[in-house]
Amino acid sequence: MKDTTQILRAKGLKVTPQRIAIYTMLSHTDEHPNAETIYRSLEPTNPTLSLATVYKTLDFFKASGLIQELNVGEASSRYDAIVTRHPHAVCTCCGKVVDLPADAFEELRHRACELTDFSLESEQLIFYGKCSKCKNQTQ
Amino acid sequence: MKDTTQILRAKGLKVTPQRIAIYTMLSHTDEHPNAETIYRSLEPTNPTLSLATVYKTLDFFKASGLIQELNVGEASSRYDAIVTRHPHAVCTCCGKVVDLPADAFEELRHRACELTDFSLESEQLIFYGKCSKCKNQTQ
DNA sequence: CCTTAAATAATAATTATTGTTATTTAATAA
DNA sequence: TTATTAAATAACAATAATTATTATTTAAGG
Repeated sequence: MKDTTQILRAKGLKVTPQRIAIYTMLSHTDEHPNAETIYRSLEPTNPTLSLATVYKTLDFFKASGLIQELNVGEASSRYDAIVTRHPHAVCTCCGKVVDLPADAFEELRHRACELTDFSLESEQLIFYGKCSKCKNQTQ
Repeated sequence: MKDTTQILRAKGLKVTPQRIAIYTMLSHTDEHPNAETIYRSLEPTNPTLSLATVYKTLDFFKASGLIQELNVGEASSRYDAIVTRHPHAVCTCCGKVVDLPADAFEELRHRACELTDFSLESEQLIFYGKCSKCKNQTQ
């Protein structure tokens, strides 16, 4: 895995401890955390970090294409350091969000293009259901 | 088109002028309005209507399966009286949201089922791009 | 009509997010 | 290495969408 400092610098972003902490954290989890969760997980080791900085930093990262924002219908946005377009599955029971392989839906985009007169740029594909754990617990 | 009163009654919902107004409005538009927009469009003819009632009514309708909530990444939710699962295209320029035919993505669901151990219940497929009007204006 | 449970209006409260500003700091040049 | 400066941060205020509260009103059934 490439060094966070290099990655930030490559995007022309000023390298700060806060940015390093946030990007490193995001790129090491598959939990798709929201701003609050990121903040709480970094607070212990970065006692002066403020939530507003987390929000602003995430905005910067998104604008630079370093991360993507995820809107799965919850009150707050989630974030993903994997920026290749890929679908997500959301557990309606425990809220877990998992990645689905991107290549599985390649031709879907072409289909969508045929169906509208839009010039499509991106998509958000979210599937809702019960994860294996919740599925078994309720039954 | 079936009478709104019948539709509400069939779902076991108490029939009130507010509910009639909101459902009738929603089922006659393809604009996918949010709560605020619904409220403002009904205010002139329903002067005592309150925004909180719009929100609560939309919740009731959603819970009864009369409408669906749409989350296209904006701050506020949009609503759609068409409850058959279908994808949407969102213009990143003017914010317009249009429906895509549902049947075009039938096998997509099967694909998604194969890819996870989730038991899938629904999905939200949103495509982002520029609508034909915006596409031509900027270029 | 009467009764009653449920819906509404008005408004307060909450929550996620964004704006403001004084202070600090990373990057660059001297 | 140090000085300069534009940008980032922390702290906190403000905003906007949504939800909660409560007194009042009303639809539905008897």
